[in-house]
Amino acid sequence: MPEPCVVVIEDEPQIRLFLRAALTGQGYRLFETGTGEDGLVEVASRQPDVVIVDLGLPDIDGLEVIARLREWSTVPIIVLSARGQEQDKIKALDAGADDYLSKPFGIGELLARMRVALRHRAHVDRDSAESTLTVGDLHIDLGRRRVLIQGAEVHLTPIEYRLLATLVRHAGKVITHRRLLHEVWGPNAGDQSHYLRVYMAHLRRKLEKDSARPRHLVTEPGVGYRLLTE
Amino acid sequence: MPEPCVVVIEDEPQIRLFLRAALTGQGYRLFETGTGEDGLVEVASRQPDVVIVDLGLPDIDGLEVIARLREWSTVPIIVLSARGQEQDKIKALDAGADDYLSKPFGIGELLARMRVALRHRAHVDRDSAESTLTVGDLHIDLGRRRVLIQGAEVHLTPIEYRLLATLVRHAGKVITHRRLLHEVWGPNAGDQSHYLRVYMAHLRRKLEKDSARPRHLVTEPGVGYRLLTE
DNA sequence: GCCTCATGTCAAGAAACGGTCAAGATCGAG
DNA sequence: CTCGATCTTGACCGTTTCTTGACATGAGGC
Repeated sequence: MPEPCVVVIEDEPQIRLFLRAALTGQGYRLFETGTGEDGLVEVASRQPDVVIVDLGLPDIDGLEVIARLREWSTVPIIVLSARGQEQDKIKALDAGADDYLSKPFGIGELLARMRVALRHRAHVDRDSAESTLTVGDLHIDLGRRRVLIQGAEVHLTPIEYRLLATLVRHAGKVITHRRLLHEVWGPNAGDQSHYLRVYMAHLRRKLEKDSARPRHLVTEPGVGYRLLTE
Repeated sequence: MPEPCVVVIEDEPQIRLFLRAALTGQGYRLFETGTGEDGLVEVASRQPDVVIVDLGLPDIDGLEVIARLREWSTVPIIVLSARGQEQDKIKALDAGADDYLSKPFGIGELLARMRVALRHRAHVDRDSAESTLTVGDLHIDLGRRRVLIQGAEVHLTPIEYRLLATLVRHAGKVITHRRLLHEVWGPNAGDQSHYLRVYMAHLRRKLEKDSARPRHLVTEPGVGYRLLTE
């Protein structure tokens, strides 16, 4: 995940300063607003990975900010509040917040709870995201562990698949014999590059029309192999 | 969601009493254990909707309980702890916990945070898996815990059902032997892939017309099994 | 042309893997 | 306690997959 994005809705300048220092230091992309109304707009336009909101805002009640966010967004919401009463926490959490920290809080704890929130989001995303590659008539779906050639499923043995998957993960780039052996046969494979020749032959027989003139799995003599991406 | 199920891993009798009163009063189905090892087994067998774990257990460190749960389960974990140091919180959250309450805590807050956890789970479940799946003549209703083949109900034993349910939850994708064993037999199953063979045979006999040529439950040699969705 | 090195092809034995059956062991209900 | 259902475990067998060796091919240097 490149640079998770955070919207902070907080009016106290001191806390904003504090958050800005901590969060940018951790590599977060940070957007700040001082009012609830602005905050709602900011979340809508930035589509952040997590929202931090103070309950004591000058314009709208923090609880209402949460409720209005929840009408259309499932972004994780972490509440900061000067009030530590149990009733306040319950109301905020039931309004749709995911976590609640009473001031004063440690920055380490906030960061840890943000990591929890990001983990949740990542989890939801992972299932929907698919890592798949299509090159000409060859289609590889790493998520489902399937390989299609001209729409027909090809059965690969575990080693064949691991070899192909390694090439796919570095598609377009050369991978050395050494590296392939290491990733497919494990660290004790040494320099048995014989294995590679045998299995590249297997893959070509299954995936290439003319295995003497490979269009996908090409040899880089003396170096390694490469999966062409065009 | 009918009667959410909670596993409590806690050794202090006083707190157990407290939790029991509060949670059963709210309509939770409650299972308690006093040690980490028992807790892991209990979570595996009960498949709860949320887990509450105390960090100060007599046998294993609470952090390790969390880490070992996270090897195979994504169930929400709420940590209770007598220690309120920031470092403790950070470690537990980074180990995979979803929330952290320092004792003494209010029961209302705990209940609110449990509602948050259940909300998350409902969300993830809804996204990743329909509660009912129909493929050809096979119909599976996870909500009602019923399996129909050509409209006729099939009786499955608990393990058979859990195995099928795990495959359904990841329908279309390959699930490794290791993962299936973890999710069905619990964390101590090791690599007894023998179990899998026996039970896949049972399922096929009940669900496939020709168990030698399965149309739903297919083997991915050397890797795992897959429930076909087409 | 001929030699050599890196690579590709083929096939056979060995090893691992998965499917099946059935005999104990265990558990829970009556 | 007894019975039946369910789970665990062991043995067996056929098949797939991996490893290994022998040999073929082909490009580049002499």
